[in-house]
Amino acid sequence: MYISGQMEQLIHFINRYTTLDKAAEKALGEMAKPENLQKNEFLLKPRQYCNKLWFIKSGLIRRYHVRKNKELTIWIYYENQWVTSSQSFFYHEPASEYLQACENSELISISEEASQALIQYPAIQKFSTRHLQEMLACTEKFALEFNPLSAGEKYQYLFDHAAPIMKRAKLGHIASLMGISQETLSRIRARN
Amino acid sequence: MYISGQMEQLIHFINRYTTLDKAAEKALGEMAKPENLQKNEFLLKPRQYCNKLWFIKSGLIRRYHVRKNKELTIWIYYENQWVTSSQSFFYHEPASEYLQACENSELISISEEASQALIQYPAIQKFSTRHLQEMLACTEKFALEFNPLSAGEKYQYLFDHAAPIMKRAKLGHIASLMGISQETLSRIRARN
DNA sequence: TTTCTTTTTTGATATAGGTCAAAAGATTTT
DNA sequence: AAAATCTTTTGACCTATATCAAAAAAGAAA
Repeated sequence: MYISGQMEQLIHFINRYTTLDKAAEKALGEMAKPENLQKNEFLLKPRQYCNKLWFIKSGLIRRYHVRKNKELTIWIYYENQWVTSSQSFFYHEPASEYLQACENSELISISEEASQALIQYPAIQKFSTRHLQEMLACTEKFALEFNPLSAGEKYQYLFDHAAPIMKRAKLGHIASLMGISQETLSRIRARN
Repeated sequence: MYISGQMEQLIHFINRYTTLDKAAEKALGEMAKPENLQKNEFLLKPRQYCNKLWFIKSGLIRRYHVRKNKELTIWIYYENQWVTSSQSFFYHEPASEYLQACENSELISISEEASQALIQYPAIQKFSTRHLQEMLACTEKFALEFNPLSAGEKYQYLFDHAAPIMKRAKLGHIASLMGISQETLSRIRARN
């Protein structure tokens, strides 16, 4: 079926948390929209309202802030991850970050209204809560484990836990995600 | 009313997110249990299953891991905050962290079963989702803003955003929360 | 109070990683 | 293919913070 082909990957993702009934699956197929992005295009800029969530079918999306003329990368999201500006999406405030494609990317977007409607389906409600819990636990775990590491250990950690970033993102972006300078990252690569 | 007196502070906290109806309030009063802790007592140790959430009425609870014989403090929670081991509570896995009282503390505990039951009340469901969203957004924001700072700036940041910790926790605990050595923290204090 | 234990401060020294500058290498545009 | 731009590497030097060790101060126990 046409729509189902577009949504297959997303439905598969959700089914790892809970089983979607046919009604929920149909609603999802109707409310979620494919969205394609060229390399370097922006999904979001500061001061805009982020009223969507995106599921990444393929590609790489970098989420970053600018402070004192420095880019601080929060995360680089890749296939089968969700991306949004949590603060803007949940609180209906203007965003303070950028979302930019590092590669041509295929996304599926879910608008604020769609998410409100979809959450009426108990299976989707359940998925949503579980996923939020997972995000919180992972964010805490990452912050705890990653920050105390030395630059070299951080490099290894990201290879072990987020290989697509290390293989496909560019050096400067990875360095800013790691919280170190480009030069230091380049030296780590040279000696490994 | 007796129970309501115990729960007043918690109900007030929840009402900042959504309005609790009488039925939900009553259920909460029945299912939530007061729990008092002496200074230095443990609420949780690694390998235990954390099957409760706690709301802090008063006191200070430190959440920390031990890695390579070093204590890494995740956070020090104080009055009107919730504390648990997210990973253990949400996933029913053994915890990997400690929860320890830094002061005599008055808590309200909500068991796993109680939380399942309470979430059937739409107002509480709504609160729970909003609170999870807030936790996620705050955890991300904190990690982003805090980590790139110098030791001196971190000190100021925590004073601005979490004064009770800085005023009441001990130096070593604050230093490990900041990810710096005790000596450095002591020197920062000396020069301020 | 005196003693014992824990916590904080101070000093001396070492080092990981930052910054600045320039060269080398890739990639894109003309 | 040449020119222009962007990205990564390399070198020299510097600084913030770690570590180790010991003294001082504060708090708890006798």
